[in-house]
Amino acid sequence: MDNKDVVTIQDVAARSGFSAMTVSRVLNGSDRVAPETRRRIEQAIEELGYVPNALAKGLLKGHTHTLGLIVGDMTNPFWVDVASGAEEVAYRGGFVIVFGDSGHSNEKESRLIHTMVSNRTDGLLINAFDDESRKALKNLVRRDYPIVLIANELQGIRCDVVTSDTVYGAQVLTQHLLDLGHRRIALLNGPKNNPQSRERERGYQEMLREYGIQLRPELVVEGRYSRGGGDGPTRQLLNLPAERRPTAIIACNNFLALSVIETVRNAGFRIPQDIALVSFDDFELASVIYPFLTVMAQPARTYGVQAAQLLIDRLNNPEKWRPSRLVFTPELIVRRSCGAQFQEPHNADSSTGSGSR
Amino acid sequence: MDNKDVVTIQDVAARSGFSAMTVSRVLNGSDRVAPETRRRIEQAIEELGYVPNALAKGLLKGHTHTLGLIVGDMTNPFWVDVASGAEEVAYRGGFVIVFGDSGHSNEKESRLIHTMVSNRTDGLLINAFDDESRKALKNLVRRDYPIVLIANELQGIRCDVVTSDTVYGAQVLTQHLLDLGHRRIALLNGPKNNPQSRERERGYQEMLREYGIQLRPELVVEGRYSRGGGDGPTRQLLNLPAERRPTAIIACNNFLALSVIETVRNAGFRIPQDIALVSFDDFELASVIYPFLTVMAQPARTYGVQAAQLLIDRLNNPEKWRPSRLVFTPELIVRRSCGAQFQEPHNADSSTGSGSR
DNA sequence: TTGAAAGCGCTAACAT
DNA sequence: ATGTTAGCGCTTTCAA
Repeated sequence: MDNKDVVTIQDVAARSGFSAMTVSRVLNGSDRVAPETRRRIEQAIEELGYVPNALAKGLLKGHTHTLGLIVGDMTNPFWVDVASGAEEVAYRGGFVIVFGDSGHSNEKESRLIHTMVSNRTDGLLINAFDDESRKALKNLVRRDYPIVLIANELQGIRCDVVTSDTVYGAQVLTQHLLDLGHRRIALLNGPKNNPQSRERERGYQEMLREYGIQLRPELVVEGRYSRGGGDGPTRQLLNLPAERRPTAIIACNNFLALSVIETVRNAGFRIPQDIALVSFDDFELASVIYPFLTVMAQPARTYGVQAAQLLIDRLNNPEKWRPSRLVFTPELIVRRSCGAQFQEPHNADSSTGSGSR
Repeated sequence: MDNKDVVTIQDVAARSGFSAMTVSRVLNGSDRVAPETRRRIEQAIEELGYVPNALAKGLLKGHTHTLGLIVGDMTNPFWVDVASGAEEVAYRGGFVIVFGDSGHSNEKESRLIHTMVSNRTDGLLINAFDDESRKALKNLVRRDYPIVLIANELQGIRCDVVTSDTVYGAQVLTQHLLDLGHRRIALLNGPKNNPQSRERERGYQEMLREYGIQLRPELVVEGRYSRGGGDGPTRQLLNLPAERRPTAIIACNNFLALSVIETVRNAGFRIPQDIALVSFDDFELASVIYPFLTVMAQPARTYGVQAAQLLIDRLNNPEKWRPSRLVFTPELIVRRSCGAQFQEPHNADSSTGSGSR
C-alpha cells in the first residue's frame, strides 16, 4: 500500500497508465472514456485511496459548492432549526454548509464573514447582528457576492431576505395580554441596534396606543438575545414598587423568556399567578415535556429551508436572479398545561416513581 | 471603484506599485517591509476590498486551518453542546469548524467524510455512526489523517478518543431503579450495531444479575437515537399484558426519553405513577423550565472542548503525538419537581394569568 | 478516445 | 527591503 502523505491525480494517472486528463474525465463522469479505461482508472483510485483535492478544483473553477451560514448563537434551538433546514436543502443540492456562530459580537461576525469569503464559499446565509454588520455586507454585495439575510433586514443592501412580520407579532402578543386585562405590560427587548428589536417595540407601542394605554418607559427594558441575557433587566422590572411593577412580560426571544422564568422563580414570584409571560420564538423540546408558554412562533426551520433554496437558485441561475423578500406571518400558539397527564409528583425523586413492583 | 469579479493579490500589487511578494509579506505580517510600503499596500487592499484566497493558500501549504465535525443529529441538544464546545476551542486556536450531520445514516456519513477530506480539513472530529464507519476511517488513519472519535469508540483505529464510561452509567441507572423497588425494568436502547448501545446493555445486564433479577428479553427493545425513534419500541412495551409490562424504563438517550414521555402520555399512562423513567443525556433547556427527569448526564460540552483541543494539539505538534483516550465518568442527576414555584395552572391559557390589573 | 500545455492565486526559495 | 521563478493539484483548451 502506497504511503505518500497525499495522493494526487498524477499518482492515479501513473498507476493506471493513463494521463491525468483521462483520470479527471473519469472522476467527472465524462462519457468520452473507453469502458476498459474507466475500469482500470477506477481500480487505481480505489487502490490508492485517492480523494480529489477540492481546493485545487475550487481555485481553478472559481466556486466551491460551499455555503456559509452565520447565526448569532448556535446554542439557541431556534437557530439550530434554521441550520438544520438549510443543511437539508444544501445537501440535496450538492452543497456543503460551513457554520459560524458570531456569538452576538460584531468583531467575531466580521472575522467569520472574512474567513468564509476567503474560503470562497459560494454565498452567505446570515442573521446579521446589527446595523454595524451593514458595512461588511455592503462591500460584498457590491462585488455581487450572493447573500441571504435571515430574520434581520438591513437597509440598502441588494440581496435576498427571509424574515417574518415582527411588528405584527408584537402587536398580537401585546393585544393578547391586553385582552386578558393586563395594563402594565413590560417589553423585555433585545439590543436596540438590532432591526428586529425596533420592530417589536413598534408593534408593542402601536397596540398600547390603540387601547389607549399610556406608554411607561420604565417597562421597556433591553437585554441581550443570548442565554441569561435577560436576567438583569428582569430583576430591574421586579424591583419596581408593586404599584408600578408589570403584571405581564413580553419576552422578545426564547432565551429572554428563560431569563424571565428563572429570575421570577428566584425572586419568589410565580408564573402566571403573579406575573404573566408570553414570548417570541418557541422551545420545541421543552414544550413537549411541559407545554405551558404562550408564544409567537416563528417558522425557524422554514427560514433555513427557504434561505438556502433562494441562495442555491441564485447560484444555479445567476443572470436571472432578482432580489426576493420572503415575509412569513408568525402564529400565536396559546399553550395549555398538560397537568392532567403529567402530575407534579411530590416526593423527592419525582421521575422514578415510588417503587411499585 | 474597481468592479472585477474577484480581486487577486496581483491586482493589489499593481495598484500599490509593488510586487505580489511584497503584498504577501504585508498580509502575513512579515517585518521585512518598510513602513511606508506597508501603508501603501494596506491602502490598496482597503480600496480594492481584497480578500485573500484561502483555497490557493491551502493548496500551496497543504493545510487549511479547518476542522471537520460530524455528528449524528445536529438537532439533538446534546450534539449542539458538543459542537459549541468544539467551535469555541477551534476559534481560539485560529481554526474554523465545518459541520456535518450524518443523520444517523451510513451513506450520508461516508459522503460527508469524503467531502471533508476532499476539502482538506486538517482533521476530523466524529461521532462515528456504527461499526460500518470503521472502513472509511481506517483508510484515513492509515494515511495519518488526524481523527478524534467522540462518544463511540471503534476497535483497531489509531486515533484519539473522547468518551465516557457507558457501562458504569447503565449500571447506576439500573441500580437506581432496583433500589426504588422496581423489578421489571425495560431498556429502550439504540441500534445494536452502535458500540455504546452494546455497553449500555452490558451495564444493564450486569446490574440485574448482581441483584439476582432474571433478564427478560422482551424488556430490551431497540429504537433509533433520533427524534421519535423510540415511539414504536415504547408502544411495544406498553402493549405487554399488565403482569409483564415494565414498571420502569431506561431510555438510552434524550430523544428516546422524549419518545417515552410522548408515547406513554398518549397511551393514557402517567410518569412516574404508572411507569417510571430514567434516561441517559440531559435536556438542559427543558430542565430549567420543568426539572423532573432523573438522568445520567454526559459532559456534552466538555466532549467538544476536549476533542477539539486534542486535535489542535496534534496538528500543532504532529511528531510528538500519541493516541489519547479520555474517559469521563457520567454523573447521576436526581431531579426534583419544582412544583412549589411552578404550579400547574388549570385554566386554559396557562401562561398568561387570569388578568390581574 | 486520449494527451500536452497552460494557468487558477498564492508563497517558498532564491536572487538582488 | 523587494523582486523573480517555480509549482501546489486540478481542468480548460487545443491537438492528435
